[in-house]
Amino acid sequence: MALEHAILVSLLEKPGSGYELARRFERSIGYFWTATHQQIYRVLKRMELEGVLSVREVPQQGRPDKKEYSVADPGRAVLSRWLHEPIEPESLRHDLAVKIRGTAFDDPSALIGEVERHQQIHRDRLTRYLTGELRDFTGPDAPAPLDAGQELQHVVLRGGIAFERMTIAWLDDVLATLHTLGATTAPRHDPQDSPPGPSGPSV
Amino acid sequence: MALEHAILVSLLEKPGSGYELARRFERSIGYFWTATHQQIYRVLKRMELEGVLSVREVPQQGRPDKKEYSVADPGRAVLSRWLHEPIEPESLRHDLAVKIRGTAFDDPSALIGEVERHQQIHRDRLTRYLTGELRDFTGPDAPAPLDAGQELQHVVLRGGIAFERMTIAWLDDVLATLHTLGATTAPRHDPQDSPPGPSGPSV
DNA sequence: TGCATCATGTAATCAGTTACATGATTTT
DNA sequence: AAAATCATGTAACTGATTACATGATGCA
Repeated sequence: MALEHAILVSLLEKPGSGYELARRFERSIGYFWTATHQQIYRVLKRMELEGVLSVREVPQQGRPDKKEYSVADPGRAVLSRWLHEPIEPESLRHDLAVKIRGTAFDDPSALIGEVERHQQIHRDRLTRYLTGELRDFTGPDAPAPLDAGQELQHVVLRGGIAFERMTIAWLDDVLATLHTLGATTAPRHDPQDSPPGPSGPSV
Repeated sequence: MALEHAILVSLLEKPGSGYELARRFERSIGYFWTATHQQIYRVLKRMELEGVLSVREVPQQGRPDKKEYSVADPGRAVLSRWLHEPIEPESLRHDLAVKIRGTAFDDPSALIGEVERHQQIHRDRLTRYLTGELRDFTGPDAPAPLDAGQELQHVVLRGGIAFERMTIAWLDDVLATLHTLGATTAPRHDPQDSPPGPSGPSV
C-alpha cells in the first residue's frame, strides 16, 4: 500500500487538507498515482488515529473550515523505513491491450475509433506535462538553480513525459496494424453477408 | 473489471483450466495484466454460474483431474459488447516514483541500489520479451504469414517491449539525477573526501 | 527425505470505486 | 437561476491480496 506513503510525501512537500490532496493527486503526484477523495479521507483518518499525521482546524471565511494535515515525527519515520525497503516493480494493467487481443474474435475496424480516442487523451496529457515542465523547471520563470526536491520532481515528470510519448507511438503502431488487418480480413463488409460472427475471422 | 474479459480472450485463444490460465497470466497476456490463481478461480466460478463459460471435467492419469473451461455463446456476446464500449485510459501507479519524490526527505544515495535493482528486472523482462518475439513472430521458426490473432498478439508484445525500453532509459535518467544530488547534498556522509565525480563510485 | 510441479480451493482482510449526501460561495 | 468550486463525509460494493489448506506425482 503506497497511497499512505504518497500522502506522506505530498504532505511533507506541503501540508494541506484532504480536498487539496485529492486535487494534487490529479496533478503532480498524479503522474504516477491516483486516488479519489473518498479513499483519501479514509486513509487520512486512519493515519491520524495511528499518530503519523497531525491535524489543525483552519477556520476560513466564506468557505467551510478545513482540516490541515501535516506529517508528525512518527510519520517521517514510517516514510523513511519504507524508503529503505525494497518494493516490487509494478506490473501494469492495460485494458486496451486486452481489447486489442480480443479483436481477433471481432471486427478489427470497430476498435480504431477507440484507439484514436485514447491516443488523443495521451496527446493532451503530454501537452499538459510539457506545459508544466516549462512553467516549473525549464522555462524562464522557473527557479534558476533547482533544489534537490525540484530536481526529483522534474525527473519524475520526465518519466511521465516519456511514458506518454511511448504510448502515443505505440498506438500509432496499433492503428497501422488494425488498418492492415481491416484491409485483409474485412473486405466482406457487405450488409447482407454475415458480419464476423461467433467463429471470428479465421484466416 | 477487465479480468473477466481478459479470461474470455485467453479462453477463446485456447480453452484451459484455472491453473493454466494463472500461468498464461504470468506470460503472454501478462505483459499487460496479472492475476493470482485465487482471483482467477473465484472469477471462473462466477462466470460459470452466469453461463458465460462451460466446463468439462478432464480426468488425467498421474495428475489431479482438471476442469477445462471454454467460452459459451453468451460469453462471446459479453466480450463483443465490451469491445464496443469505450473504456477509460489507465492511470498508472508507480510506487517507485513516489519513492523518488520521497527521497527529497531522505538520503538520495540510499535509493540508488533499489533503482538499479528495478532496472535489472526490467532488463530481464525485455530480454524475455525479445526472445519470445523471435520465437513466435520474427524468427525463422515462426509461422510465415501470421494470422490476424498473431498480428494482434505481436503488436501487444511490441507495446510491452516499448514499455520496458522506455522504463530502462528513464531509470538511467533517474540514476544520473540521484548521482548528481548525492554529489552535492551528501558529501557530509563521507567519512573522508572520496573522489568526486558525476557518476563515480561514491558512498 | 525433501522439494518442485500440477491442481483446486476457503477465509480473512485490505484497497479502491460508485453512489449518495450536505451545504456554503462564487461564477456564468 | 443554474452550475461550478470548496469542503467533508457515509455506505455499499467490487476487486485484489495474503494466508492457509489439501493431496497426488516425479525428481534429485
